[in-house]
Amino acid sequence: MLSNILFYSLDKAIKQYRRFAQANIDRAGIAITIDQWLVLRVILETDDLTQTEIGDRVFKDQASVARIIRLLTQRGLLVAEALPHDGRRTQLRVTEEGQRILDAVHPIVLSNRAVALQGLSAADTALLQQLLEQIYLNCTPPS
Amino acid sequence: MLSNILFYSLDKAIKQYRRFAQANIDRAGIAITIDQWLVLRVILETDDLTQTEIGDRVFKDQASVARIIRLLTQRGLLVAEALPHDGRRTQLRVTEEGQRILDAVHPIVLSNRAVALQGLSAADTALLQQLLEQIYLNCTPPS
DNA sequence: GCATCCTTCATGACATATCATGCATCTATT
DNA sequence: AATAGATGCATGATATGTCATGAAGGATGC
Repeated sequence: MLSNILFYSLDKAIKQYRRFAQANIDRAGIAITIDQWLVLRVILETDDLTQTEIGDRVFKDQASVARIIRLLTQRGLLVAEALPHDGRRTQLRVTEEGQRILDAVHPIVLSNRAVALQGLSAADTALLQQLLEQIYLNCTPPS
Repeated sequence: MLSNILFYSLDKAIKQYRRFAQANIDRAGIAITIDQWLVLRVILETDDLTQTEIGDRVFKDQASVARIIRLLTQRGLLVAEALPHDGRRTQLRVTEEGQRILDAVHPIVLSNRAVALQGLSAADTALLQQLLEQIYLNCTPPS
């Protein structure tokens, strides 16, 4: 039975959480995807990252980050300015509109997490996180 | 910090597991994706399901299942025959080639799971699964 | 028998995931 | 300074996720 396989439960839980979280953002009338929000948030925190570095933080590859940045820029939530000292890179900056969206999404995200974790104690979530980290390490080839 | 957020760890663990599992299938020279394998496996077990029912079992929506079935059919791993009593549906059947691929992937999947779960006790995985199920339920609107 | 509604499936549109590749630029070496 | 290798970014190809819609067949009520 598939339902007895741990990785099926993992996939199921994260997919349902994503649907739930996205639905709540949509319902609030905010036009942004979870993934775009995540990238925008990282850029706000640290604005001198390369696409690869951003990808490492949000666990996406560079190609995905590039496309998300292009969409965020097209939507005016992000601006890219040329960097004088390195012609390959650009300086990313969250616009006021981007900031407004981040502010609007924040309470929704907090609420999403709280609802999703109802009935789980602090010890539960700590253990869960530790086990997930172990699985991650087990699946990561030694570099 | 993103790394302290449970759902980030969840996303990270499942993505890394999928990359790890797909890489091992690729390395064995088997041309199938994890998702295609999953759908093919469900059809082998129960061959009279609608696309929606298959989607429920593998946690995908009907549109994704339709595309995966089309690809599996194009690759000759699946055949679809018209059903006499219901003109909307087709009878799906795994071909010999499809069966051969399922057989070849099976030991790899078992090995993937074993490696990914190294260091986790049976009690750990049972608890993990229970907590994941709770999260799923928390994110599922009452129907 | 017929209209209406439901189900099954296909597909278009858009976003993301992954891999590969191409191009420009930077850095290190000589 | 010239070149080789590394880095940053864009993009094409293919697969999947999600939503919406359309076409066709089936079921029900009248």
